[in-house]
Amino acid sequence: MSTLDEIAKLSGFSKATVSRVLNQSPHVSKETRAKILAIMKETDYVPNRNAISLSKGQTQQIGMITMDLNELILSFMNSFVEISGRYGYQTIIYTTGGDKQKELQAFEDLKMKRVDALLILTSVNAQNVISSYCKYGPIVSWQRMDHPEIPSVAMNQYDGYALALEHLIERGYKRIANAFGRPSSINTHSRRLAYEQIMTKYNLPVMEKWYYSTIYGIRDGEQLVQTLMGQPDQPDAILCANDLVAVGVLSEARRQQLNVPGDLAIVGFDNSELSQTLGITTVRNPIAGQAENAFLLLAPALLGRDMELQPLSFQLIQRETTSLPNH
Amino acid sequence: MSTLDEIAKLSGFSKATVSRVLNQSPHVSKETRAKILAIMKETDYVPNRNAISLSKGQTQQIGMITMDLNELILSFMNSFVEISGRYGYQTIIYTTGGDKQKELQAFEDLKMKRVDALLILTSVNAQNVISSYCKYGPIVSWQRMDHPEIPSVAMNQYDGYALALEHLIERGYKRIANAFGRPSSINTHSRRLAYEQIMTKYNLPVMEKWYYSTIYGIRDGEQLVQTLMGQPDQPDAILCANDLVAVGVLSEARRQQLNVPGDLAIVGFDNSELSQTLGITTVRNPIAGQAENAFLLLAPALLGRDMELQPLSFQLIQRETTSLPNH
DNA sequence: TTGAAAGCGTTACCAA
DNA sequence: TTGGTAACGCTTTCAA
Repeated sequence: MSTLDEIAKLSGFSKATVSRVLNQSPHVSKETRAKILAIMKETDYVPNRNAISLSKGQTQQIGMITMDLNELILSFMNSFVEISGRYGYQTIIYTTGGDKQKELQAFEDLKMKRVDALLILTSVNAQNVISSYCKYGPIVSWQRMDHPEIPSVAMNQYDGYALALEHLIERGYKRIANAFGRPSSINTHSRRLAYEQIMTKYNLPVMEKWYYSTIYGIRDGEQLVQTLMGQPDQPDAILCANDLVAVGVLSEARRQQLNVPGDLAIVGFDNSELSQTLGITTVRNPIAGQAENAFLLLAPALLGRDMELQPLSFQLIQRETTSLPNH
Repeated sequence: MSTLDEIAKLSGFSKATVSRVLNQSPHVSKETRAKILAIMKETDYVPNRNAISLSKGQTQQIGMITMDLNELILSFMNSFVEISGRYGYQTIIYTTGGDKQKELQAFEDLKMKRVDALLILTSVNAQNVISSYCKYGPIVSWQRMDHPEIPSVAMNQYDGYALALEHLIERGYKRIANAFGRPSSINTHSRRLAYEQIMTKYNLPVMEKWYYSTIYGIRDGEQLVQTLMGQPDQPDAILCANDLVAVGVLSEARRQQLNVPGDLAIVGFDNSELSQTLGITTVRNPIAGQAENAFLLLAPALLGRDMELQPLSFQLIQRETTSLPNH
């Protein structure tokens, strides 16, 4: 394991010059550079990252915090990793499993300078706890945060939900049920608002009895259909919190001999791979764009230059679980 | 940002003593320790990881290398992260997307001492390239490697496949088709061997025409059923490369009005969540155990002490896609 | 139990 | 264009 010091001695130049070669400084003569580079090759020299990090005061690492890893989070991460890499940053994942203490570890790592910045995908600690770490480095969030120092790249779910509703209404569905996720979340609130406003706009009844919440996965979707079947009055469309729920709704609807999309239309959310495989109409959530924006928000603090965020929007992906217009 | 040096000055003790407090050395008097600890609290002191890493020559970070992230890999990683954490190691993921150069970055990071050890989940570089990095730190692999210096925690697929075959045969299925994955892989080879030996053992015909390979996902599974339906002679069971394939086979079989498990039995592999949801008989692959063993193999080099590996075995999970004995 | 001082391997400032 | 040298913040002998 050769060090910079050894290279300096072997080449006859100073450590400073060797360092310049390493950092592609223009103030090194061609011959000197060539000579030093040659010796580096020979001795199989590689700079020690820890020394660099200590000296520079930064590690070129960004931490990503999440409770768990699912398809959605993964695609966000993948995009984020990609763009970070382009700017010389590595990423490290903190999976917290929803444990506050474990999550705090990530923030402590920011303080300890193990990472230069933090990306919050999902977090469980109180906002004021988290924001007390802002002084140690830039933090950006996917999940919406109510703190001015922590910008969020979350999209307003209102728009996506409205898109889905208009799609259904246009196709003649009037009795639309909602499968919401976390009842207290801002997303659910936005979606609910969209439902109420859009339905009103088209003079359709706002059916509060068809607000279901805490519907998260396949099982919940299946159960929802069973619940609905047991009732006298039935919806002709179900708008789901995510694609997984839609998968559950679809499979249970088929089991119950319902004709999809004739008797029942189903719309998912996120445009996951599964929705594509099973032909479920869904709303495309521009995850990759949000991930890129997340990095761009970090850029001023990390790279010292502002970068313009790209505008993003939802998009409706029509598949087989909703009919043609005016069915 | 206070430093160890400042704590030393404020407390009136030397840096060495402060360092001892940090590292819970027994050679510090109670009062001294208390005094120093108090000052650390006051000044909101946190040690700088880079300085520690540089000084100690190790980072307490382990890199995990993979081409992509799927459910199986994730559960392996989750377990690995968990056990590593217990011993004070953090993990960092290198997603290579199958790019050799990107993968090499991870190995370079071992050389640069950004990580203390490496876990290979899947890799694309040549074995001799990889093994040239062994001298820079311990490397362990999930994927089977043909290099003595890189131990692998992969299990012999022969045993799992044999388990599935005996299960089918015991239930009266005799015409068993195989949906293999990568034709050249060691796993496929082991599975094929199991098929030939077990079938022979029970005096059943080894049907080479029912060897299908490059069957990886849902789509492939669906297509396989279509292919089989178009042929005069049909199997009464399909043993799948993984659960995803089994999902495809199951859904297409239903679409074709086949009675599962009456007309056709289906067995998956890995015991993924989806197989549970859809009630597919499968072989449980002890992923968590393999992940733990992976860390335990690293332990001698990292912790300086040998740890005993735990013995692992496959297990058959009977669900609704195979019938009761002697159907 | 404590301290002094020499590392660890770079970077970066100031001179030359 | 180059060199000398003080950081960077901690650990680890060796003495006391």
